[in-house]
Amino acid sequence: MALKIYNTMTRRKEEFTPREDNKVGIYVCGVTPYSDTHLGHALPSVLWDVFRRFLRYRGYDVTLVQNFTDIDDKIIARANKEGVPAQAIARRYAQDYLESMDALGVERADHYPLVSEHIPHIIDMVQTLIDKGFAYVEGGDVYFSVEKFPSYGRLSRQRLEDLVEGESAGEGKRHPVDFALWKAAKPGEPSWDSPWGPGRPGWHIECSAMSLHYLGNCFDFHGGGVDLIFPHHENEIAQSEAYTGEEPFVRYWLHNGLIKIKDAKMSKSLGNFVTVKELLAEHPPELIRFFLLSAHYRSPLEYHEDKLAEVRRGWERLNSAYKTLTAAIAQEREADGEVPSPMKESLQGALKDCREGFIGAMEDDFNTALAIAALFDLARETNTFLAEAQPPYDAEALELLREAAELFRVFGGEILGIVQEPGPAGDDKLVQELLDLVIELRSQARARRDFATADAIRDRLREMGIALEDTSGGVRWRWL
RNA sequence: GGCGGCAUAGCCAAGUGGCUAAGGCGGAGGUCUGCAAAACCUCUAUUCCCCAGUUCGAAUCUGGGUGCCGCCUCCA
Repeated sequence: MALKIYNTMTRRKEEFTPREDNKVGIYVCGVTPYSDTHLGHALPSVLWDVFRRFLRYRGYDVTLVQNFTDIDDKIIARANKEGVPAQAIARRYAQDYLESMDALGVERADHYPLVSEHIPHIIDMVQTLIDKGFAYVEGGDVYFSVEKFPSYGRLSRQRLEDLVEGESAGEGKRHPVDFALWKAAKPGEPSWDSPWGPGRPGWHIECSAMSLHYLGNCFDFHGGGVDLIFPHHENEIAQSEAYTGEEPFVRYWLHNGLIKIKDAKMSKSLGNFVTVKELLAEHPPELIRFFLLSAHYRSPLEYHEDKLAEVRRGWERLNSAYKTLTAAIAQEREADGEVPSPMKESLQGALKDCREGFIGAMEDDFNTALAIAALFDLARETNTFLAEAQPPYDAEALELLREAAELFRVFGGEILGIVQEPGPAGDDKLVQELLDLVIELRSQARARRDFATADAIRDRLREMGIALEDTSGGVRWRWL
Protein backbone atom coordinates (compact mmCIF):
# COMPACT_ATOMS: atom_id res chain seq x y z
CA MET A 1 0.00 0.00 0.00
CA ALA A 2 1.11 3.47 -0.67
CA LEU A 3 0.16 6.81 0.69
CA LYS A 4 -2.00 8.85 -1.64
CA ILE A 5 -2.45 12.57 -1.19
CA TYR A 6 -4.78 15.02 -2.81
CA ASN A 7 -2.59 17.81 -4.09
CA THR A 8 -4.29 21.17 -4.49
CA MET A 9 -1.81 22.06 -7.19
CA THR A 10 -2.88 19.25 -9.50
CA ARG A 11 -6.37 18.71 -8.04
CA ARG A 12 -5.73 15.02 -8.04
CA LYS A 13 -4.74 12.31 -5.64
CA GLU A 14 -1.09 11.53 -6.12
CA GLU A 15 1.10 8.83 -4.74
CA PHE A 16 3.39 10.26 -2.14
CA THR A 17 7.11 9.92 -2.48
CA PRO A 18 9.34 11.90 -0.14
CA ARG A 19 11.91 14.29 -1.48
CA GLU A 20 14.64 12.50 0.38
CA ASP A 21 14.76 8.91 1.65
CA ASN A 22 12.23 8.53 4.38
CA LYS A 23 12.38 12.14 5.48
CA VAL A 24 9.30 14.30 5.35
CA GLY A 25 9.36 18.07 5.71
CA ILE A 26 6.10 19.80 6.56
CA TYR A 27 5.28 23.47 6.83
CA VAL A 28 1.89 24.48 8.17
CA CYS A 29 0.72 28.06 8.18
CA GLY A 30 0.32 29.04 11.78
CA VAL A 31 -1.56 31.83 13.41
CA THR A 32 -1.23 35.55 13.69
CA PRO A 33 -1.27 35.87 17.46
CA TYR A 34 -3.49 38.83 18.21
CA SER A 35 -6.46 37.26 19.96
CA ASP A 36 -7.68 34.08 21.61
CA THR A 37 -7.13 30.77 19.88
CA HIS A 38 -10.37 29.52 18.38
CA LEU A 39 -11.56 26.22 17.03
CA GLY A 40 -10.72 27.23 13.48
CA HIS A 41 -7.06 27.49 14.47
CA ALA A 42 -7.21 24.15 16.18
CA LEU A 43 -8.34 22.30 13.08
CA PRO A 44 -5.18 22.42 10.97
CA SER A 45 -3.06 21.91 14.04
CA VAL A 46 -4.93 18.79 15.08
CA LEU A 47 -5.03 17.52 11.52
CA TRP A 48 -1.32 17.88 11.01
CA ASP A 49 -0.69 16.44 14.42
CA VAL A 50 -2.52 13.33 13.26
CA PHE A 51 -0.93 13.28 9.79
CA ARG A 52 2.47 13.59 11.31
CA ARG A 53 1.87 10.82 13.83
CA PHE A 54 0.58 8.56 11.11
CA LEU A 55 3.57 9.29 8.87
CA ARG A 56 5.86 8.51 11.77
CA TYR A 57 3.95 5.30 12.39
CA ARG A 58 4.61 4.40 8.76
CA GLY A 59 8.33 4.89 9.29
CA TYR A 60 8.92 8.42 8.08
CA ASP A 61 11.20 10.83 9.83
CA VAL A 62 9.02 13.92 10.05
CA THR A 63 10.02 17.53 10.57
CA LEU A 64 7.10 19.86 11.25
CA VAL A 65 7.41 23.63 11.14
CA GLN A 66 4.60 25.98 12.08
CA ASN A 67 5.13 29.70 12.12
CA PHE A 68 3.81 32.56 14.18
CA THR A 69 3.25 35.69 12.13
CA ASP A 70 4.17 38.01 14.94
CA ILE A 71 4.44 41.14 12.82
CA ASP A 72 1.14 42.21 11.45
CA ASP A 73 -1.33 45.07 11.19
CA LYS A 74 -3.80 43.53 13.59
CA ILE A 75 -1.18 42.91 16.23
CA ILE A 76 -0.03 46.49 15.94
CA ALA A 77 -3.61 47.74 16.11
CA ARG A 78 -4.27 45.73 19.23
CA ALA A 79 -1.02 46.86 20.81
CA ASN A 80 -1.86 50.48 20.18
CA LYS A 81 -5.29 49.99 21.65
CA GLU A 82 -3.88 48.48 24.81
CA GLY A 83 -0.87 50.74 24.93
CA VAL A 84 1.63 47.90 25.06
CA PRO A 85 4.40 46.87 22.65
CA ALA A 86 3.32 44.78 19.68
CA GLN A 87 5.70 42.10 20.78
CA ALA A 88 3.87 41.74 24.08
CA ILE A 89 0.60 41.08 22.27
CA ALA A 90 2.22 38.56 19.97
CA ARG A 91 3.89 36.81 22.85
CA ARG A 92 0.71 36.65 24.92
CA TYR A 93 -1.40 35.10 22.19
CA ALA A 94 1.31 32.81 20.91
CA GLN A 95 1.43 31.51 24.45
CA ASP A 96 -2.35 31.11 24.46
CA TYR A 97 -2.10 29.18 21.23
CA LEU A 98 0.57 26.82 22.56
CA GLU A 99 -1.31 26.23 25.78
CA SER A 100 -4.47 25.49 23.86
CA MET A 101 -2.71 23.05 21.57
CA ASP A 102 -0.95 21.35 24.46
CA ALA A 103 -4.30 20.89 26.13
CA LEU A 104 -5.69 19.40 22.94
CA GLY A 105 -2.91 16.86 22.96
CA VAL A 106 -1.21 18.34 19.93
CA GLU A 107 2.41 17.42 19.95
CA ARG A 108 4.71 20.40 19.66
CA ALA A 109 6.09 21.15 16.22
CA ASP A 110 9.83 20.89 15.71
CA HIS A 111 10.06 24.61 15.10
CA TYR A 112 7.81 27.57 15.78
CA PRO A 113 9.64 30.33 13.94
CA LEU A 114 8.76 33.97 14.50
CA VAL A 115 8.90 36.54 11.75
CA SER A 116 10.65 38.94 14.07
CA GLU A 117 13.51 36.49 14.43
CA HIS A 118 13.98 36.03 10.72
CA ILE A 119 14.21 39.59 9.49
CA PRO A 120 17.73 39.11 8.08
CA HIS A 121 16.58 36.10 6.06
CA ILE A 122 13.64 38.06 4.76
CA ILE A 123 15.77 41.06 3.81
CA ASP A 124 18.17 38.72 2.04
CA MET A 125 15.38 37.15 0.12
CA VAL A 126 13.83 40.44 -0.89
CA GLN A 127 17.20 41.76 -2.03
CA THR A 128 17.77 38.67 -4.13
CA LEU A 129 14.36 39.05 -5.73
CA ILE A 130 15.24 42.64 -6.60
CA ASP A 131 18.60 41.60 -7.98
CA LYS A 132 16.99 38.92 -10.10
CA GLY A 133 14.51 41.40 -11.48
CA PHE A 134 11.40 39.91 -9.88
CA ALA A 135 10.87 42.80 -7.50
CA TYR A 136 11.16 46.57 -7.54
CA VAL A 137 11.51 49.34 -5.03
CA GLU A 138 8.93 52.09 -4.91
CA GLY A 139 9.44 54.68 -2.24
CA GLY A 140 10.34 52.62 0.79
CA ASP A 141 8.19 49.73 -0.37
CA VAL A 142 9.26 46.70 -2.30
CA TYR A 143 6.82 44.90 -4.58
CA PHE A 144 6.87 41.56 -6.28
CA SER A 145 6.17 41.89 -9.97
CA VAL A 146 3.68 39.18 -10.86
CA GLU A 147 4.17 39.71 -14.58
CA LYS A 148 7.73 38.49 -14.21
CA PHE A 149 6.47 35.17 -12.94
CA PRO A 150 4.62 33.51 -15.83
CA SER A 151 3.01 30.71 -13.88
CA TYR A 152 1.44 33.09 -11.39
CA GLY A 153 -2.07 31.88 -10.59
CA ARG A 154 -1.39 28.21 -11.14
CA LEU A 155 -2.32 27.08 -7.63
CA SER A 156 -5.55 29.05 -7.44
CA ARG A 157 -6.31 28.58 -11.15
CA GLN A 158 -6.71 32.21 -11.84
CA ARG A 159 -5.60 34.28 -14.75
CA LEU A 160 -3.88 37.53 -14.09
CA GLU A 161 -6.44 39.42 -16.16
CA ASP A 162 -9.28 38.07 -14.03
CA LEU A 163 -7.55 39.10 -10.86
CA VAL A 164 -7.06 42.68 -11.87
CA GLU A 165 -10.68 43.57 -11.34
CA GLY A 166 -10.72 42.83 -7.63
CA GLU A 167 -7.41 44.48 -6.87
CA SER A 168 -6.99 47.99 -5.67
CA ALA A 169 -4.90 49.62 -8.31
CA GLY A 170 -2.09 50.59 -6.10
CA GLU A 171 -0.04 53.32 -4.81
CA GLY A 172 3.04 52.88 -6.88
CA LYS A 173 2.38 49.32 -7.94
CA ARG A 174 3.25 48.61 -11.55
CA HIS A 175 0.59 45.98 -11.85
CA PRO A 176 -2.55 45.91 -9.70
CA VAL A 177 -1.87 42.35 -8.55
CA ASP A 178 1.71 43.06 -7.47
CA PHE A 179 2.08 42.49 -3.76
CA ALA A 180 4.30 43.95 -1.08
CA LEU A 181 7.43 42.12 0.00
CA TRP A 182 8.50 44.95 2.24
CA LYS A 183 6.47 47.83 3.59
CA ALA A 184 7.96 51.17 4.51
CA ALA A 185 7.45 52.04 8.15
CA LYS A 186 4.60 54.26 9.13
CA PRO A 187 4.83 56.35 12.28
CA GLY A 188 4.22 54.39 15.46
CA GLU A 189 4.89 51.01 13.89
CA PRO A 190 7.65 48.59 14.74
CA SER A 191 10.25 48.66 12.02
CA TRP A 192 13.59 47.26 11.03
CA ASP A 193 16.39 48.83 9.04
CA SER A 194 16.76 47.61 5.52
CA PRO A 195 18.51 48.62 2.30
CA TRP A 196 15.21 50.34 1.35
CA GLY A 197 14.84 52.23 4.58
CA PRO A 198 13.07 51.34 7.81
CA GLY A 199 10.10 49.04 7.37
CA ARG A 200 8.68 45.62 7.95
CA PRO A 201 8.00 42.49 5.92
CA GLY A 202 4.88 42.15 3.80
CA TRP A 203 2.43 39.45 4.66
CA HIS A 204 3.52 36.50 2.52
CA ILE A 205 7.28 36.70 2.52
CA GLU A 206 7.77 35.34 6.03
CA CYS A 207 6.36 31.94 5.22
CA SER A 208 8.64 31.63 2.21
CA ALA A 209 11.71 32.73 4.09
CA MET A 210 11.08 30.52 7.09
CA SER A 211 9.91 27.41 5.30
CA LEU A 212 12.91 27.51 2.99
CA HIS A 213 15.18 28.16 5.92
CA TYR A 214 14.01 25.22 7.98
CA LEU A 215 13.07 22.74 5.28
CA GLY A 216 15.13 23.65 2.22
CA ASN A 217 14.02 23.93 -1.39
CA CYS A 218 11.26 21.74 -2.74
CA PHE A 219 10.08 20.38 0.58
CA ASP A 220 7.29 17.86 0.90
CA PHE A 221 4.10 19.24 2.43
CA HIS A 222 2.66 22.68 2.84
CA GLY A 223 -0.62 22.94 4.69
CA GLY A 224 -3.19 25.48 5.72
CA GLY A 225 -6.85 26.33 5.34
CA VAL A 226 -8.43 26.61 1.90
CA ASP A 227 -8.84 30.31 2.56
CA LEU A 228 -5.08 30.67 2.21
CA ILE A 229 -4.82 29.34 -1.31
CA PHE A 230 -5.17 32.82 -2.69
CA PRO A 231 -3.37 35.05 -2.34
CA HIS A 232 -1.15 33.75 0.43
CA HIS A 233 0.06 30.46 -1.00
CA GLU A 234 -0.01 31.71 -4.56
CA ASN A 235 2.33 34.50 -3.55
CA GLU A 236 4.53 32.18 -1.55
CA ILE A 237 5.05 30.05 -4.61
CA ALA A 238 5.87 33.03 -6.81
CA GLN A 239 8.41 34.58 -4.51
CA SER A 240 9.95 31.28 -3.42
CA GLU A 241 10.43 29.82 -6.86
CA ALA A 242 11.64 33.14 -8.21
CA TYR A 243 14.11 33.25 -5.35
CA THR A 244 15.45 29.71 -5.48
CA GLY A 245 15.14 29.24 -9.22
CA GLU A 246 13.88 25.77 -8.42
CA GLU A 247 10.46 24.29 -8.66
CA PRO A 248 8.31 23.12 -7.16
CA PHE A 249 8.60 25.19 -4.02
CA VAL A 250 6.34 22.61 -2.41
CA ARG A 251 5.74 19.07 -3.64
CA TYR A 252 2.27 18.52 -2.15
CA TRP A 253 -0.15 21.26 -1.20
CA LEU A 254 -2.81 20.26 1.32
CA HIS A 255 -5.70 22.47 2.24
CA ASN A 256 -8.21 21.75 4.92
CA GLY A 257 -11.85 22.79 4.84
CA LEU A 258 -13.06 25.48 7.17
CA ILE A 259 -15.14 25.28 10.29
CA LYS A 260 -18.46 26.94 9.79
CA ILE A 261 -21.06 28.30 12.13
CA LYS A 262 -24.51 28.57 10.62
CA ASP A 263 -23.11 28.25 7.13
CA ALA A 264 -20.55 30.98 7.57
CA LYS A 265 -16.86 30.59 8.14
CA MET A 266 -15.76 30.76 11.74
CA SER A 267 -13.40 33.67 11.93
CA LYS A 268 -12.24 36.40 14.18
CA SER A 269 -13.40 39.13 11.84
CA LEU A 270 -16.95 37.75 11.81
CA GLY A 271 -16.86 37.34 15.57
CA ASN A 272 -18.57 33.94 15.37
CA PHE A 273 -15.93 31.83 17.00
CA VAL A 274 -15.56 29.55 20.00
CA THR A 275 -12.23 29.59 21.71
CA VAL A 276 -10.42 26.38 22.35
CA LYS A 277 -10.19 27.10 26.02
CA GLU A 278 -13.94 27.57 26.30
CA LEU A 279 -14.45 24.19 24.72
CA LEU A 280 -11.85 22.54 26.88
CA ALA A 281 -13.60 23.82 29.97
CA GLU A 282 -16.55 21.62 29.10
CA HIS A 283 -15.24 18.77 27.01
CA PRO A 284 -12.36 16.36 27.09
CA PRO A 285 -9.69 17.07 24.46
CA GLU A 286 -10.12 13.62 22.94
CA LEU A 287 -13.76 14.43 22.23
CA ILE A 288 -12.85 17.69 20.53
CA ARG A 289 -10.35 15.85 18.38
CA PHE A 290 -12.93 13.18 17.63
CA PHE A 291 -15.24 15.88 16.33
CA LEU A 292 -12.52 17.53 14.25
CA LEU A 293 -11.53 14.19 12.75
CA SER A 294 -15.05 12.94 12.13
CA ALA A 295 -15.16 14.36 8.62
CA HIS A 296 -12.58 14.26 5.88
CA TYR A 297 -10.08 17.07 6.31
CA ARG A 298 -10.98 18.72 3.02
CA SER A 299 -14.67 19.00 3.85
CA PRO A 300 -16.15 21.96 5.62
CA LEU A 301 -17.14 21.17 9.17
CA GLU A 302 -20.26 22.64 10.69
CA TYR A 303 -20.06 23.64 14.34
CA HIS A 304 -22.80 24.71 16.70
CA GLU A 305 -23.22 24.74 20.44
CA ASP A 306 -24.70 21.27 20.80
CA LYS A 307 -22.34 19.71 18.34
CA LEU A 308 -19.99 18.11 20.82
CA ALA A 309 -22.87 16.81 22.91
CA GLU A 310 -24.20 15.18 19.75
CA VAL A 311 -21.01 13.35 18.92
CA ARG A 312 -20.27 12.50 22.51
CA ARG A 313 -22.26 9.25 22.68
CA GLY A 314 -20.38 7.66 19.85
CA TRP A 315 -17.09 8.80 21.22
CA GLU A 316 -17.98 7.34 24.60
CA ARG A 317 -18.89 4.04 23.09
CA LEU A 318 -15.50 3.81 21.46
CA ASN A 319 -13.74 4.69 24.66
CA SER A 320 -15.77 2.44 26.86
CA ALA A 321 -15.08 -0.45 24.51
CA TYR A 322 -11.38 0.11 25.10
CA LYS A 323 -11.80 0.52 28.85
CA THR A 324 -13.93 -2.58 29.12
CA LEU A 325 -11.37 -4.44 27.10
CA THR A 326 -8.35 -3.40 29.15
CA ALA A 327 -10.22 -4.07 32.37
CA ALA A 328 -11.22 -7.52 31.14
CA ILE A 329 -7.61 -8.27 30.30
CA ALA A 330 -6.42 -7.03 33.66
CA GLN A 331 -9.03 -9.10 35.46
CA GLU A 332 -8.09 -12.23 33.60
CA ARG A 333 -5.03 -13.74 35.19
CA GLU A 334 -5.19 -17.48 34.87
CA ALA A 335 -5.92 -18.03 31.21
CA ASP A 336 -6.85 -21.62 31.91
CA GLY A 337 -10.31 -21.56 30.41
CA GLU A 338 -11.44 -22.49 27.00
CA VAL A 339 -13.01 -20.24 24.42
CA PRO A 340 -14.81 -21.75 21.42
CA SER A 341 -12.79 -21.48 18.24
CA PRO A 342 -15.41 -19.63 16.16
CA MET A 343 -15.36 -16.78 18.64
CA LYS A 344 -11.62 -16.53 18.44
CA GLU A 345 -11.63 -16.74 14.68
CA SER A 346 -14.19 -14.02 14.46
CA LEU A 347 -12.13 -11.79 16.71
CA GLN A 348 -9.01 -12.54 14.75
CA GLY A 349 -10.78 -11.54 11.55
CA ALA A 350 -11.90 -8.32 13.17
CA LEU A 351 -8.34 -7.50 14.17
CA LYS A 352 -7.17 -7.96 10.62
CA ASP A 353 -10.04 -5.89 9.22
CA CYS A 354 -9.38 -3.11 11.66
CA ARG A 355 -5.68 -3.00 10.96
CA GLU A 356 -6.09 -3.02 7.20
CA GLY A 357 -9.09 -0.74 7.29
CA PHE A 358 -7.43 1.84 9.45
CA ILE A 359 -4.13 1.95 7.61
CA GLY A 360 -5.84 1.82 4.23
CA ALA A 361 -8.09 4.71 5.18
CA MET A 362 -5.26 6.85 6.45
CA GLU A 363 -3.18 6.11 3.40
CA ASP A 364 -6.02 7.24 1.20
CA ASP A 365 -5.59 10.96 1.63
CA PHE A 366 -5.76 10.78 5.42
CA ASN A 367 -9.35 9.62 5.53
CA THR A 368 -9.81 9.91 9.28
CA ALA A 369 -13.59 9.45 9.11
CA LEU A 370 -13.13 6.06 7.53
CA ALA A 371 -10.29 5.22 9.90
CA ILE A 372 -12.55 5.93 12.87
CA ALA A 373 -15.19 3.65 11.36
CA ALA A 374 -12.60 0.85 11.43
CA LEU A 375 -12.26 1.40 15.17
CA PHE A 376 -16.03 1.29 15.64
CA ASP A 377 -16.12 -2.02 13.85
CA LEU A 378 -13.47 -3.36 16.17
CA ALA A 379 -15.34 -2.03 19.19
CA ARG A 380 -18.43 -3.95 18.21
CA GLU A 381 -16.41 -7.11 17.82
CA THR A 382 -14.61 -6.87 21.13
CA ASN A 383 -17.82 -5.97 22.93
CA THR A 384 -19.50 -8.99 21.40
CA PHE A 385 -16.64 -11.21 22.35
CA LEU A 386 -16.62 -10.02 25.94
CA ALA A 387 -20.37 -10.41 26.17
CA GLU A 388 -20.41 -13.92 24.79
CA ALA A 389 -17.17 -15.64 25.74
CA GLN A 390 -17.27 -16.93 29.28
CA PRO A 391 -14.20 -16.22 31.37
CA PRO A 392 -11.77 -17.57 32.20
CA TYR A 393 -10.32 -17.31 28.69
CA ASP A 394 -7.56 -19.38 27.24
CA ALA A 395 -4.13 -18.03 26.44
CA GLU A 396 -4.88 -17.66 22.75
CA ALA A 397 -8.04 -15.65 23.38
CA LEU A 398 -6.23 -13.47 25.86
CA GLU A 399 -3.56 -12.75 23.31
CA LEU A 400 -6.16 -11.71 20.76
CA LEU A 401 -7.72 -9.39 23.31
CA ARG A 402 -4.32 -7.87 23.99
CA GLU A 403 -3.84 -7.27 20.28
CA ALA A 404 -7.23 -5.59 20.08
CA ALA A 405 -6.33 -3.36 23.01
CA GLU A 406 -3.10 -2.52 21.23
CA LEU A 407 -5.03 -1.40 18.15
CA PHE A 408 -7.21 0.89 20.22
CA ARG A 409 -4.16 2.26 21.96
CA VAL A 410 -2.05 2.84 18.86
CA PHE A 411 -4.68 3.83 16.29
CA GLY A 412 -7.19 5.49 18.56
CA GLY A 413 -4.77 6.84 21.12
CA GLU A 414 -1.32 7.40 19.67
CA ILE A 415 -2.29 8.35 16.14
CA LEU A 416 -5.73 9.95 16.30
CA GLY A 417 -5.63 10.98 19.94
CA ILE A 418 -9.34 10.29 20.39
CA VAL A 419 -9.16 7.30 22.71
CA GLN A 420 -8.26 7.94 26.31
CA GLU A 421 -5.95 5.77 28.31
CA PRO A 422 -7.88 4.04 31.06
CA GLY A 423 -7.67 5.28 34.62
CA PRO A 424 -4.62 6.20 36.62
CA ALA A 425 -3.92 2.83 38.13
CA GLY A 426 -5.20 0.43 35.53
CA ASP A 427 -2.35 -1.98 36.04
CA ASP A 428 -1.89 -1.52 39.71
CA LYS A 429 -1.95 -4.89 41.45
CA LEU A 430 -3.23 -3.52 44.71
CA VAL A 431 -6.16 -1.74 43.07
CA GLN A 432 -6.90 -4.92 41.22
CA GLU A 433 -6.91 -7.03 44.34
CA LEU A 434 -8.92 -4.57 46.38
CA LEU A 435 -11.52 -4.43 43.68
CA ASP A 436 -11.64 -8.18 43.49
CA LEU A 437 -12.35 -8.18 47.21
CA VAL A 438 -15.02 -5.50 47.01
CA ILE A 439 -16.70 -7.20 44.10
CA GLU A 440 -16.63 -10.50 45.93
CA LEU A 441 -18.28 -8.97 49.02
CA ARG A 442 -20.86 -7.27 46.86
CA SER A 443 -21.61 -10.49 45.05
CA GLN A 444 -22.24 -12.16 48.40
CA ALA A 445 -24.63 -9.37 49.31
CA ARG A 446 -26.44 -9.86 46.03
CA ALA A 447 -26.58 -13.56 46.60
CA ARG A 448 -28.47 -13.02 49.84
CA ARG A 449 -30.60 -10.43 48.06
CA ASP A 450 -29.21 -7.57 50.10
CA PHE A 451 -29.52 -5.17 47.20
CA ALA A 452 -29.27 -2.08 49.37
CA THR A 453 -25.70 -2.99 50.27
CA ALA A 454 -24.89 -4.07 46.73
CA ASP A 455 -26.19 -0.85 45.27
CA ALA A 456 -24.45 1.25 47.89
CA ILE A 457 -21.13 -0.35 46.99
CA ARG A 458 -21.75 0.25 43.33
CA ASP A 459 -22.70 3.89 43.94
CA ARG A 460 -19.67 4.55 46.09
CA LEU A 461 -17.35 3.06 43.50
CA ARG A 462 -18.96 5.18 40.84
CA GLU A 463 -18.23 8.25 42.90
CA MET A 464 -14.61 7.13 42.90
CA GLY A 465 -14.65 6.89 39.13
CA ILE A 466 -15.12 3.15 38.81
CA ALA A 467 -18.10 1.60 37.09
CA LEU A 468 -19.38 -1.87 37.98
CA GLU A 469 -21.33 -3.82 35.44
CA ASP A 470 -23.18 -7.04 36.17
CA THR A 471 -22.91 -8.91 32.93
CA SER A 472 -23.79 -12.46 32.10
CA GLY A 473 -20.08 -13.18 32.02
CA GLY A 474 -19.67 -11.99 35.61
CA VAL A 475 -19.09 -8.67 37.24
CA ARG A 476 -16.79 -6.28 35.42
CA TRP A 477 -15.36 -3.00 36.43
CA ARG A 478 -13.87 -0.22 34.39
CA TRP A 479 -12.68 3.30 34.82
CA LEU A 480 -15.16 5.99 33.97
C1' G B 1 -18.09 39.80 -12.36
C1' G B 2 -13.76 36.00 -12.20
C1' C B 3 -11.84 31.51 -9.82
C1' G B 4 -12.36 27.13 -6.72
C1' G B 5 -15.38 23.73 -4.05
C1' C B 6 -19.74 21.25 -2.09
C1' A B 7 -24.92 18.87 -2.51
C1' U B 8 -25.64 10.98 -0.01
C1' A B 9 -31.26 8.73 5.43
C1' G B 10 -34.31 12.79 10.79
C1' C B 11 -28.95 14.52 11.85
C1' C B 12 -23.39 13.80 11.18
C1' A B 13 -20.70 11.26 7.44
C1' A B 14 -17.60 7.52 4.02
C1' G B 15 -17.89 6.01 -0.83
C1' U B 16 -15.68 9.05 -7.25
C1' G B 17 -17.82 3.37 -12.95
C1' G B 18 -19.95 -2.81 -11.34
C1' C B 19 -20.58 -7.31 -4.84
C1' U B 20 -26.30 -6.07 -0.14
C1' A B 21 -24.71 2.67 -0.80
C1' A B 22 -19.45 2.14 5.18
C1' G B 23 -19.52 4.01 10.12
C1' G B 24 -21.67 7.16 14.04
C1' C B 25 -25.89 9.75 16.46
C1' G B 26 -31.12 9.66 16.96
C1' G B 27 -35.61 6.55 16.60
C1' A B 28 -38.50 1.59 16.84
C1' G B 29 -38.51 -3.40 18.51
C1' G B 30 -35.86 -7.37 21.00
C1' U B 31 -31.97 -10.08 24.20
C1' C B 32 -29.48 -9.86 28.97
C1' U B 33 -30.92 -8.10 34.04
C1' G B 34 -33.07 -7.73 41.29
C1' C B 35 -32.33 -2.71 39.73
C1' A B 36 -28.90 0.22 37.15
C1' A B 37 -25.38 0.62 33.58
C1' A B 38 -23.09 -1.24 29.60
C1' A B 39 -23.41 -4.27 25.58
C1' C B 40 -25.36 -7.13 21.63
C1' C B 41 -29.19 -8.38 17.71
C1' U B 42 -33.04 -6.70 14.10
C1' C B 43 -35.31 -2.65 11.57
C1' U B 44 -34.65 2.68 10.12
C1' A B 45 -31.79 5.73 1.87
C1' U B 46 -34.96 0.26 -4.09
C1' U B 47 -31.57 5.27 -3.74
C1' C B 48 -27.39 9.43 -3.72
C1' C B 49 -30.32 18.06 -5.37
C1' C B 50 -32.95 18.34 -10.53
C1' C B 51 -32.81 17.41 -16.00
C1' A B 52 -30.49 15.41 -20.18
C1' G B 53 -26.31 12.48 -22.11
C1' U B 54 -22.03 8.73 -22.32
C1' U B 55 -21.89 3.41 -20.93
C1' C B 56 -23.75 -3.42 -20.97
C1' G B 57 -23.64 -0.75 -16.17
C1' A B 58 -23.20 5.91 -12.74
C1' A B 59 -24.17 8.46 -6.34
C1' U B 60 -19.46 8.10 -9.03
C1' C B 61 -17.99 10.44 -15.93
C1' U B 62 -19.98 14.70 -19.48
C1' G B 63 -23.31 18.96 -20.38
C1' G B 64 -27.12 22.13 -18.43
C1' G B 65 -29.93 23.87 -14.18
C1' U B 66 -30.87 24.88 -8.85
C1' G B 67 -29.05 25.78 -3.94
C1' C B 68 -25.03 26.60 -0.55
C1' C B 69 -19.90 27.71 0.76
C1' G B 70 -14.85 29.67 0.14
C1' C B 71 -11.34 33.05 -2.33
C1' C B 72 -10.54 37.64 -5.21
C1' U B 73 -9.46 42.87 1.52
C1' C B 74 -7.34 40.35 6.96
C1' C B 75 -8.22 35.22 7.73
C1' A B 76 -6.50 28.48 9.83
